[in-house]
Amino acid sequence: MTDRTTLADVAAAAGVSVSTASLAFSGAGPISAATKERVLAAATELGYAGPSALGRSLRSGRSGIVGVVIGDQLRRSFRDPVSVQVLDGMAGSLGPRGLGVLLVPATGEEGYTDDLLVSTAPMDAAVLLFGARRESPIFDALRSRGIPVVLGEGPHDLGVPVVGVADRRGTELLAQHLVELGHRRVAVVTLPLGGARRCAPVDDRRLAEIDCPPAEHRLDGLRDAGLDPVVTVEASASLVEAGAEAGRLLLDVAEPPTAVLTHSDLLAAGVLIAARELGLRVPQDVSVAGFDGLDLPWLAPDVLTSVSQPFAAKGAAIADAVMAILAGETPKDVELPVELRLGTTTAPPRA
Amino acid sequence: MTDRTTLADVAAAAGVSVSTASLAFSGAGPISAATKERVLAAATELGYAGPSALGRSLRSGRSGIVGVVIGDQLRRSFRDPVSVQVLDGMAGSLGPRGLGVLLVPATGEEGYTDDLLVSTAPMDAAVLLFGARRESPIFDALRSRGIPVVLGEGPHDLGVPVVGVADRRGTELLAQHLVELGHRRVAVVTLPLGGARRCAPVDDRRLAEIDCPPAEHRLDGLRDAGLDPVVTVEASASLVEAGAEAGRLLLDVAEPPTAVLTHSDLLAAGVLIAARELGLRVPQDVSVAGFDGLDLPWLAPDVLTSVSQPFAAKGAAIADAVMAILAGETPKDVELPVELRLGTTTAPPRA
DNA sequence: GCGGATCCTCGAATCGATTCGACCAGCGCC
DNA sequence: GGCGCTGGTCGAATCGATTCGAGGATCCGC
Repeated sequence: MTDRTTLADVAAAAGVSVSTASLAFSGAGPISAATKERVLAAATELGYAGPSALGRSLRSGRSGIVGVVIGDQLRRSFRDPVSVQVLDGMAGSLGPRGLGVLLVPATGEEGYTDDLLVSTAPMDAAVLLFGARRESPIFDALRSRGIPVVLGEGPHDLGVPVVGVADRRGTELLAQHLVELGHRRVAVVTLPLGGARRCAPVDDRRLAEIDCPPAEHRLDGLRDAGLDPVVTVEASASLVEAGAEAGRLLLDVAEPPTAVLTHSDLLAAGVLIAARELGLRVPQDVSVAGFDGLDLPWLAPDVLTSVSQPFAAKGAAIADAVMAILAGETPKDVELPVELRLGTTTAPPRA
Repeated sequence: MTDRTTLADVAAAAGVSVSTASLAFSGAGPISAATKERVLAAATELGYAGPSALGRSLRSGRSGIVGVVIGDQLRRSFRDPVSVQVLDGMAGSLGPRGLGVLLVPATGEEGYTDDLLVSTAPMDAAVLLFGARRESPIFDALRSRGIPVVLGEGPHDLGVPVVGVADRRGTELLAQHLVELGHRRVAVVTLPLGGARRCAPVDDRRLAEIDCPPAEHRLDGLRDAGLDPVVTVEASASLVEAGAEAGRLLLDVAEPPTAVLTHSDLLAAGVLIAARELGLRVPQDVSVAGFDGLDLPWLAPDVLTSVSQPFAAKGAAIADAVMAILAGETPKDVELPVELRLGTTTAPPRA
């Protein structure tokens, strides 16, 4: 192909000035129908596919691109349907408004040297989906570039809008449900609490250094329901394997809990598997509950008792926040409602 | 914040010309260490975070962005770990080379009106991941914009590079394995074959109109192994639910096949579930095999017999093809090797 | 001490489009 | 018939950076 045809070519072909040709496409100005048609015809003739995004961007200072930064933990969470569905919701909501979602891989927190894309990719705004830690070089890099940031879950004290769900209330509902069923010895499996990843019981010191808002709020919710877990285990990731590992830790003991409340459906599925391995029946021997409301057909015929959060709506809310920021507003933090969804994995404790 | 500081500001502050300042950043020209340092110092002083991507793009004509078009079927396949992992591989491979991956949602084939992003988003190249149909308005739109395209799976006769895996050989290996075990009555569950989605037996007419290269090649592989399926069912999507639906169709009959060979692990998982529902033991009563080599921990203790394809490598190969195209070369089609992975879900037929 | 080579630095053009102000003609109104 | 308005076009500046050729200073060798 020769050089791309430009607006100037079209204008020349149509016998009008470049500015007039521009008007014909943008429609942002007075232009006679006849002229417009002539320009458009010339464009078709020349195979001109509309104004180049680049030129437009430069002029407007906007690239029409929203970056989603994928850090190490997020790359991991690419395996988590939750992030993927939220991402899908974002893309679906941003797309029709002319904004594209750019995947920006970033090195982990540790080995951070200099992420090419974080520091060079064109972005009007950036979204950190989950796993936004308080002190992140990524955050700094974005800040220094003057790129506004929106958080999908994260700390509320960073001065950037946060979109989250009613973690606390949701867990409270779940805990209440278990209490009403008669459970007293309840174990908890949490999301990674921040810092080094591990699968281990959580002690008070660890509790004090939590740097993962959702996990924190979900733990608070338990207390709201007056539930004091007999043991709390931190999972190394929100994955089935990690749940199974935590499950073994919890259930392979002399006096296992009568119910396990987990911070995600994937973790719950893992616990379910661990229980099965250990010959425990669910829910007769042990009840299991999750969080997220994922559709897990492979658990059939079981259906997880869980708290469902609106993925698509979350993506849309993040998109709204981004739009608001770009419009110069200062969007408020959003907390989306959740819903208790009873399944077949919870029942009254045995005897 | 005031106006973004520009290279001109930095140059002024450092007391040099804009061009010299540019040199200090790009390093593409002779510049004295002293000057360079002065410019960089001024930049730090002013909080200038490097040359704006926009200006650079305009000049170079490159945006540094690779679009991944997500059509209807692809949006669906966001639920499929295969696509997600390939996407992850792409992003990981493109990122360090300074290219970002832009998610470009597109309307389905049918209701195609005018996808804002497909026609306006800046892209140096576009990737259609799976589900590239022969006649797609998306394809045309891209072509008319002069954007080179790379296919992740797809027809080889479109004049664009295709990256795929050894579907045919892989299926042949799998079929051989089943034959060697003694299976003669083997059923097949295929990927959606193109056109309207349905869950139904496939007849010759349907076979003739397949518009889904991977499915086609995988069917060819069967024949290579001398295996003639007793019945072939087309799934409505590569999802567990769809597999279960197809599984019921196949297994809930008087004389069920002794083995079911599916076109994806998710489908195989669905068949497994259907078998379980029907009281059939796997692999004693029926063998089940998949394709993809997904890690499905929730199938534990079962491990699917499958053909594993290299997801990350596939993403990387697509990235390579994109780089090659951008370098002005004409990359060859790539066929990545696959590997037979024996699990616990296949065994000799009963009696 | 002077010519020539080297090394830096600078000015200006360029990429593709938007946009503001100027300009012109035609028209209505008094 | 003149004045003022307005709809439609056009010129030129602008966005932020890159790049090439020109020019100036320095330094070397003779």
